[in-house]
Amino acid sequence: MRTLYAELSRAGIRATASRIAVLKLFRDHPVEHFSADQIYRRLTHDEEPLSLASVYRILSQLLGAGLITCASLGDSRVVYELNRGEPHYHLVCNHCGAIHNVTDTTLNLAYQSIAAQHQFVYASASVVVFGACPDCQAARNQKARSG
Amino acid sequence: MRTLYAELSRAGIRATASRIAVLKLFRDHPVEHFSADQIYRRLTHDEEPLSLASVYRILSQLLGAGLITCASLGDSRVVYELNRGEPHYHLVCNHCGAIHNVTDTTLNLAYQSIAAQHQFVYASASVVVFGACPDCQAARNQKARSG
DNA sequence: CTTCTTGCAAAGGATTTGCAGCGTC
DNA sequence: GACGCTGCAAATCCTTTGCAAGAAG
Repeated sequence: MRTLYAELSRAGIRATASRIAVLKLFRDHPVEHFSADQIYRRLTHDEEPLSLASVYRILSQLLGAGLITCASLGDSRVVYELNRGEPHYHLVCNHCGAIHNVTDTTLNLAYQSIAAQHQFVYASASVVVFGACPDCQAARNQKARSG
Repeated sequence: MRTLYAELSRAGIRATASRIAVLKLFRDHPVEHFSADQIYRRLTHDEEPLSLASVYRILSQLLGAGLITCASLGDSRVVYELNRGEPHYHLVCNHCGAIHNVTDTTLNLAYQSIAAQHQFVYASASVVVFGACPDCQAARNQKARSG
């Protein structure tokens, strides 16, 4: 875990046990999405004694340092994930809430063009696609057959 | 305002003064976006005595009836607007928060294709493009010149 | 008249903050 | 040793809800 320590220092964030634990969680699950509360419960359950308030403070610092990113998925659902440097979209299941990452750079030009058409200077885009995931489709079909 | 009355009845919503006032606000500003609080302040300031709780209840009913739509713009900013039947995206200024509607149906196919690639059944997509609006660009340039 | 709406005030969940004490540099 | 970090509890913000009184059909 020297890496995490160094990474935090490099980012100008004082390396503490709590911060290393949070960053480690993200590094151990590079493509997963966590809410603040999930992080809190997971770390306290595992080993790390830390408060929810600290989780929020730490997330805000990691965000500021660009080590993680966050996404609002509607319904006041905010999730954080490791910043792997590739912009992506989120595909969210309307039924179970599962979140998939979609890496697709082909549309970025479209967003910049949309911004340009309105004389905006493009900064970023947040894209969330909602639908029914394979598992929930299967479950629905099951129900339809039995019901 | 007979129209509003009829429209509510047709939607199965009992026509009350508060509900007509809220729907009228949307009809009078067909391309504007309002937060629940903005609606509340606007109507109470104007004439209509209604509570914030009622605004939320009314918005939820108009949403259910499909008369309006809502959008989450990140930062827990939720806005409502008249449902004009054309799906669109939002272009948001990072500095002043201004919201523009962008009508572009060319991307919908792309989102459906993205969903299909992950075996999802497409339902909807939420697209928010962030940037700097013309006014804020001008303001920044002003500052840069003078500062 | 019956049923649905409203206002109020209180509850709710998510996030933030002030402050005293402890860890990191 | 100074400064920044943490936990705790309280404060916020936005939204929802229970209940008694008031309007709509």
